[in-house]
Amino acid sequence: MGVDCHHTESAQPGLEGAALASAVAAAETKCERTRERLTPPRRRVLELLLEADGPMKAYDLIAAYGQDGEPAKPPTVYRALEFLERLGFAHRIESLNAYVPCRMEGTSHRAAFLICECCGTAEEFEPDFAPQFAAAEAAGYAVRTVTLEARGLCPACKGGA
Amino acid sequence: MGVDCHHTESAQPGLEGAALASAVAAAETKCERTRERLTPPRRRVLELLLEADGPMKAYDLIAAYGQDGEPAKPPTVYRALEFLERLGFAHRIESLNAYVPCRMEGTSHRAAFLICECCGTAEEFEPDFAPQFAAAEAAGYAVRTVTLEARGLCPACKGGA
DNA sequence: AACCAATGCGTTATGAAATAACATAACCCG
DNA sequence: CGGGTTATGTTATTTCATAACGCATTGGTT
Repeated sequence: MGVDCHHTESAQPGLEGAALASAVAAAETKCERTRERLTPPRRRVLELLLEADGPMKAYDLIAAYGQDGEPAKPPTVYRALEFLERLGFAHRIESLNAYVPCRMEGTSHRAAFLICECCGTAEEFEPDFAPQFAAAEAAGYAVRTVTLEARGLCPACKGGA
Repeated sequence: MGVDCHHTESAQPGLEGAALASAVAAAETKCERTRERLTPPRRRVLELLLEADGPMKAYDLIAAYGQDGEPAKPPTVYRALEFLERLGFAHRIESLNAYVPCRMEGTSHRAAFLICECCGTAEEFEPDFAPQFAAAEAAGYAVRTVTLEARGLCPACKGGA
């Protein structure tokens, strides 16, 4: 992954069993409140994101989509991703062309990630863009969304090799 | 462009004539200092970025590459872009799949942009990530690069329609 | 000068990521 | 039930990016 240290895979454990079901249920509930529909493809893609150990590429999702091994058609997944992003259930990581489930509650139009170039994990954190944000608005900009992506090495990969 | 107001094109004027030559010369000088080589393809791509009125897509650069109208081969341009980014002469805007010349002096590993979803301009600004940066390092991360992309409407597009 | 390692380039081909366009189906609401 | 709206299925295509390989140029070394 750019810098090379050779960890097999990521440190970000995916959800399973009850935790997974509960996360999906929470999304369901939120949807109901806003009269949005968590349809089967949307639910399925959300599940895949939640189960994953790290950021998922769109074509990983496409390949993993069918429980029977049948891939999805690209638009199915891209449309679901668009929905999940719109509702704040998922984020796209631009510098990775990949997607993660949102791990911050009450998120809105901002997302920030610490991306490990060794193990590939992407940890979401609460940014506090207040200063930049204010500066932009002062300059006359109407900011709608902000994304921040910091790349480097996570504690585990920094320490080890 | 997502939000629709119908300005023909961007408000970010490209360089030409003496200003262009001088910007290229400055890059040349910087390269010499670090024993890097601003070879013809690299110089050409830098010129194209500097001349442009806004972010350039890779395939725009490919198409515009030859003075005679001959396009470049993709690797030519992608390799040049890699070089220009490495030296801080250009930035990739992830959320646009596009490239801009660096407009901040003495830049390093960080870049921040205000991207207008109407007219397509991308204004670089000085971020001051100190707080986020410090927080990340405190959490044990070794941050190498940071990019921030704020999307919204520029003053011109916000005001008009 | 002759050599050699390192870097960059040209070229062909292919891989990966995302969307256009259009037909069909399900949902909501009056 | 009728009719608008939203979502899906499907085919094809477009857009973005890199692999792989051989040749050329550079710059240092003997």
